[in-house]
Amino acid sequence: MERTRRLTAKGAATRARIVETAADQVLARGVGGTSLDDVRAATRTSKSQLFHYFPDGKHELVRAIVACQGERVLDAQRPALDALDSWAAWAAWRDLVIAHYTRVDGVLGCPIGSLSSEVAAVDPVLRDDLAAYFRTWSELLAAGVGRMRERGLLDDGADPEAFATELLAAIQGGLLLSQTAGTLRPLELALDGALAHLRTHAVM
Amino acid sequence: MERTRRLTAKGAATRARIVETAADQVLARGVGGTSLDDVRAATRTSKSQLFHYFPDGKHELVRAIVACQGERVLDAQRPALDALDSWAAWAAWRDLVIAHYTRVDGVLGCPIGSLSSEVAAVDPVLRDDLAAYFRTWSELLAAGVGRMRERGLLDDGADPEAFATELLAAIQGGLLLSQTAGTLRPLELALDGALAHLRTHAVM
DNA sequence: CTTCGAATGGACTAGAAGGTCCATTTCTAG
DNA sequence: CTAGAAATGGACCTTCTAGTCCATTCGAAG
Repeated sequence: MERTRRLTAKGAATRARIVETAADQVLARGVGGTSLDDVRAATRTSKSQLFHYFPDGKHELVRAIVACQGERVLDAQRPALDALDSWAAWAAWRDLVIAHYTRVDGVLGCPIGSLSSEVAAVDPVLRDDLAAYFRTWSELLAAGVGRMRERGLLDDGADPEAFATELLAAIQGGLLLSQTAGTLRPLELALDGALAHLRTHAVM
Repeated sequence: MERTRRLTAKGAATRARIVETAADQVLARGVGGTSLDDVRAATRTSKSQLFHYFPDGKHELVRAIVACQGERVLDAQRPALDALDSWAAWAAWRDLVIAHYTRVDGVLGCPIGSLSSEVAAVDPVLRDDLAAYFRTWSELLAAGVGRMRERGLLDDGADPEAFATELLAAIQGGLLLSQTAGTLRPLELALDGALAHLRTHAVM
């Protein structure tokens, strides 16, 4: 199938505007709470444009949103996430994560975590897309743990894969509790707890 | 307002059947993925019955489902959760939690966790209901940590509230990752990680 | 300048979903 | 036994929503 339709600069800009605006709406109100008419209104586009850029309709748009949010989440941590090789770097990453979720006035969940829990049970394709982002994220954390071991800052008991999962789960679970409780405290407690656990493997 | 309508035994049974069946459907397909017609079909009831027992419509039904799932989740752990006063008890609780999510063939999220992430951002009333269940759950865990300290099994560095949040977040985050990945492994890693952290505060 | 495909506007459709209404049956209390 | 309330059945209405279609405008290349 002809996947790459020719897009002019204007067209690409419109497509990007749709995805990014829709991503924000979905983050705030969920996939089910966001209709194509909502997207159309917020992006000042017409119905035909939505289907022009996303021929498979809402499903394809949501898939693009997943990709957008996946990139956003990783990009937001990118500098710090790639350089986890000292305790100071872990502390910086921790602060970056907390700060990232503080910036918005209303407390909300993780862009891809919320998407995942709403969509994973229903749509296998999107579930796989989301699983891939989680895997990337987890691998970056595991690489950080691995670097700490290589440098002799962590003992051999610190399994990279296990700690990566523990840290990622702490963020996701912490954000879920934070979203429900209306305060960032749970996220802070959960993430700091997981990091404290990591620190118990520190080599003095 | 006349909140307590008189329900006959038959009526109460029908109402319970609706709530419990609908709770299962919502768990499998989400709130947005479950229509009143789906519920009607699965419970062999009529539209008028749904609105007879839940005058405020879907919103009221979902609220009843939240209560149902909240009870279910706590009940599933109840014996072990109330008796967290030894390391063996923690291990038993851990196994109970894992076993509880193993029983179903398809891997799914936490009944109230999934509900929360779908509904918390949109409906303040339901969000508060869910927050209350999380709080109860967290308090039971904190009480367990407290008992361990009283018995001299944990040192004073083990903050009950912080560990309760860390454990709960590990379960919620672990389940989210498990649901997405299609295996229980993330839940096991996250929960075991949090428990390992707790054990670093053990008094020998 | 013309031409053709991309970009856009917007009316329209089919169906799903929540919710209303009323008739009928069943149960319970006196 | 009977009156009134509860329980039930199901048609019907309204609104929302994904998706279709065609006409029009815009823009780049020859």
